[in-house]
Amino acid sequence: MSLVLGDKWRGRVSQRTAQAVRSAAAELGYRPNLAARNLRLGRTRTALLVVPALTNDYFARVYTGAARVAARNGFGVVLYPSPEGVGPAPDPFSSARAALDGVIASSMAVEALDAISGDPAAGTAGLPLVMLDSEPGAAGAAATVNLDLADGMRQVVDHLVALGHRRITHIAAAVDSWTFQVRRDAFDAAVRGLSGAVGGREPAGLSVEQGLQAARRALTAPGPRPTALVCDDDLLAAGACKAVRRLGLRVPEDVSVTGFDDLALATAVEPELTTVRLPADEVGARGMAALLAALDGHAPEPADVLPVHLTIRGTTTAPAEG
Amino acid sequence: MSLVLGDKWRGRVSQRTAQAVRSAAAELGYRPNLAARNLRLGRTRTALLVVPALTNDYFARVYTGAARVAARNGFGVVLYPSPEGVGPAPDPFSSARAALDGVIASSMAVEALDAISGDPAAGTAGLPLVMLDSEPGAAGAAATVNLDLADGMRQVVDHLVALGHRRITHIAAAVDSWTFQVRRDAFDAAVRGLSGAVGGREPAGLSVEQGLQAARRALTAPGPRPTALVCDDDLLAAGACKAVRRLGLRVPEDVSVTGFDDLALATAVEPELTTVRLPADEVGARGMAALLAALDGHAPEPADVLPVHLTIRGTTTAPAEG
DNA sequence: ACGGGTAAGTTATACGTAACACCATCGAGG
DNA sequence: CCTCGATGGTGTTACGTATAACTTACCCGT
Repeated sequence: MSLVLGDKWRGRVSQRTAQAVRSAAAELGYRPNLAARNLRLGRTRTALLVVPALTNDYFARVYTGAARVAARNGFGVVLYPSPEGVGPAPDPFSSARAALDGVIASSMAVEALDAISGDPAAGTAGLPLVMLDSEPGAAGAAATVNLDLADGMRQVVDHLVALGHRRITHIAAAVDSWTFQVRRDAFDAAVRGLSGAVGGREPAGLSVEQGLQAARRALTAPGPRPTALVCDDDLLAAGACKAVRRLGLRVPEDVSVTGFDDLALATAVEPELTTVRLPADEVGARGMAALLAALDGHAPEPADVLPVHLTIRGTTTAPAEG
Repeated sequence: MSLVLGDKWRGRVSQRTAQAVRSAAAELGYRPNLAARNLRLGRTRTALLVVPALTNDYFARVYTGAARVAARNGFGVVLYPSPEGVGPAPDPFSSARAALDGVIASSMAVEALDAISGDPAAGTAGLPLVMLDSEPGAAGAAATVNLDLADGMRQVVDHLVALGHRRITHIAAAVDSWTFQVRRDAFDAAVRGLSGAVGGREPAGLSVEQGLQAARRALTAPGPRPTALVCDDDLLAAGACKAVRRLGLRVPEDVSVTGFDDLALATAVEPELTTVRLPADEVGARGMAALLAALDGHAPEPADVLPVHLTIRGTTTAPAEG
């Protein structure tokens, strides 16, 4: 309607008419039909965010950041997958109810992304794609947004080494995602360069319970006990702390523990977790910004890397003598 | 297209033609245009979920449950508000990008709901509305889905009283939401009926830090010290545990602590929290089911109340003598 | 005074789908 | 043999918006 025109075409409609239309619209409770508008314009101002699970606070924060800048630009965000999992939806058109203008995907949900890319009903084919936490130069991605996890891991190891730790074990998430591969490589590199340092690794899932079990294995393995456990995320770290105590040891006096993420959990446990704070909402925000730029035709910088900071709290200290 | 017709009008199109259309569609990569379909049908198979913040695990789980049954029925779920907060969106049409078929709202986000109801651009006026965690019979709601929080609180107090506690303080969320009012009333009722029991109350926000401060106030107030702290959610409980220890006391030997929700956090802290498990995903799922029923014309049962269960873990024990 | 140019207003069309009405064909029964 | 019914296929229309194209009115300059 001319109301919309009135917003931009100041020269096409008189002030008086615009005012009249406005008041009439208000009176009748007129509301534009989104479906019709989308059909006419051929775009929906809606982006799809592909993440593994919102119940992981990290991804909830990614969503929050993405939704914030989306809203600021008149965009909406819908989520995939439905927590059903990745399987085909019962109704072939249900995978993404809204037509989409673009896609933002976390590398931790690549299976989901593959699923919807392969699903002709999902309608993501040929859409601008921004990858989060993903190898720069990923195929098909217009841009990537990353965290400098290698630097984060380096900060962690440097911190522990500076405290005097030498026997350090990496409680590694056994998840086939680039972000964890980076942690593994960075840990190895940091430990390799140090004289007298011993780095071990214990694979685990991504939960408190898995962290507990992996840490128990690491601490009860034959040979000298590690004095520090570097965990791939805060859930694992919380589990590791529990394992330490169940073995009758103390955190951090006997074993130091570090995490990644800085979830709410990190300050809820005691002692509070020393962890690498990941600006998750910033990842989401940058991802959405990059997508918007791509949609506007501006080429976004193809690879954005965000700095991370080690937050030193209560779970790290110098190792006991011996 | 006839493909779609073929799905339901078996008598209208021959097997041969249906097959031909199908293969042609597959070959050309045909995908129906959602916007056009929505326009034609006048519905979008999309529901709006109004919650305060996804970074609270409770609401992430509500979303998960709602999205699960939505997906199963070919529906989508979009979230409001954008984390901007509740203020008017820069673009008057951006509040909800998708046209909506219905709304599910948590009573903890009533301000947001008021905002979008009052916002003519949001387009929720006259839409079927399901309220979660809300007073049964709420105005304008086709149905409500609730947790039996009164019973949960009763279970908590009964558990503590059975252990021998008499001086029990309620660390209450000072949030103007029905769900917390219920907890307050139930706590008062449970304590009132007991001879010799003393119930106090200390208001707090909804964070670990606020729980810590409220618990510190409760424990350092003049008069006999409470032996148990009943917290309105797990974040407050985690904070309360920290307060107890900072005062040189032990959990649970000196002070027992309970929470509500059973977040991931509950089993990450030590000792693990005794808490009332709230089936958040079930709340979301029932809410969506009720909305779907309302959209189908079936009147859903107006008020659904889900049972809750006290999960006894490590933060409660009998009080020390004295 | 007349024409050209600009500002304002009006009309027409297309977007892609679903539903309905209409048409063609064929078989069976009167 | 003709008609009626059933079955399969085709054509048309409307959903509500945005915009281009067209029309009208007015002002000003020559």
